[in-house]
Amino acid sequence: MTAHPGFPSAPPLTERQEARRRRILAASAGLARRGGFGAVQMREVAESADVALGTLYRYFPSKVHLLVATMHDQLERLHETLHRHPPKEPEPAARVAVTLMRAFRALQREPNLAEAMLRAFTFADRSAGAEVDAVSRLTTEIILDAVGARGAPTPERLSAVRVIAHTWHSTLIGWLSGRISIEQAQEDIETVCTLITAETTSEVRQ
Amino acid sequence: MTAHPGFPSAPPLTERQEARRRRILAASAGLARRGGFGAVQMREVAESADVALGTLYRYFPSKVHLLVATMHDQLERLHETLHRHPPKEPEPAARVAVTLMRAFRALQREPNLAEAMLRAFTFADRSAGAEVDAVSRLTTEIILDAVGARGAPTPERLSAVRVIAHTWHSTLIGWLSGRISIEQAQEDIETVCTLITAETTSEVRQ
DNA sequence: GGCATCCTTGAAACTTGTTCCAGATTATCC
DNA sequence: GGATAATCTGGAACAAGTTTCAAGGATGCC
Repeated sequence: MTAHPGFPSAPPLTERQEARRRRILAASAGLARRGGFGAVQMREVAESADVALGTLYRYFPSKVHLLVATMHDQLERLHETLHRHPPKEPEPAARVAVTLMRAFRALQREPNLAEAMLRAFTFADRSAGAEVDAVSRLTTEIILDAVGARGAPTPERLSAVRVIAHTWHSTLIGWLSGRISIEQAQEDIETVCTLITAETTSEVRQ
Repeated sequence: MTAHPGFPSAPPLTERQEARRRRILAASAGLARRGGFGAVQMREVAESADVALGTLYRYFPSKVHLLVATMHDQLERLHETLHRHPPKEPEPAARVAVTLMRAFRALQREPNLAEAMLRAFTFADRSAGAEVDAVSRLTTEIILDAVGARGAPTPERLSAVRVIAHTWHSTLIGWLSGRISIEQAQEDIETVCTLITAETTSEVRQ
């Protein structure tokens, strides 16, 4: 119905609106850093961003939308950092594993923020589909950058990348909720990254 | 603090309490089948199970606890069914893939129930750790049964099984929220199942 | 049976996400 | 610069998860 500002295909967004959106995302990330998912309370976000509650909801129609957008924002920063310092391992699988572990460590430094973003991401339903897709695409892109292949990836490779992304999210969640150790997480990420080398899907089919 | 009835290490549970617990789980599954996560409202569960709200909370300290317990309950049924009709493929990886796709189809028949259980499972935080662990163990057991190896599994194999479980959950969620197609889900599950055959983790390490 | 303890009930209260609205502010177009 | 539409504000209201509590029931122990 409403053309919420804040995502593709929306009308241009004036400067003040752009600034508001920034303030909101900053407030969201700030509160998340302090106390995780639970601490990101919509009233607090609004107050902290110096915006009325109704306005907050016009920009981000739910808490999940807000946190997924926050995740997208943070991932973009990560993506840039990775561009500036790409992994140097010779094997593609190793580059992916190293990239993901580097991201993992970055999130370890702000576990509350990570928890808030990931809980929202995995909890999101259809209504946040567009935002979730944007995050998925960005994640895929980051992994494909690490693989470093030249042309368009094969369907097998895309499937492998999806599985890797799933695993990354799951291990992160598992670690954040204390269910698996960092060693286990690292092991699982390395395990799943071998799919990049292998990619022998078809023999199992049917 | 309180020894909530309903999970291991709790005092025996009288017959009427056992019956209450059953009624609650049945009410939860019933409401979930109708309308998914959102339709499982605690007041409705209580009324439908003919139990006071306070009692419901004594048995299951939150909606997430309740739905994860419901998931455990349903998985136990699946496990039994699989025991009665085990997969017959010659390759272990194929047996795992077939088992998971069979489970997938079972859940397809009750997408709302699946959505409710899985959203709760992935949304769960530390406080529901015990319940989540129970579900994870059961899932691992189901996959290991499908692999069908005799002795204790190697750490590599356990890691592969964890990754497979992660992928299964993620694809399920992705399918439920319309983000990936059934074909994609099947493809990803087959992709990840090749890890059972491969298991060449170590070369990527560091 | 009587007593102590724990469990269940019913109902109200509290919390936080979400919606709604009337009036003030800002942006756009002439 | 003024008319018009879109946006923003402050605040009330609603919804559903969760907590709390007093009073009534069940259980187990003597």
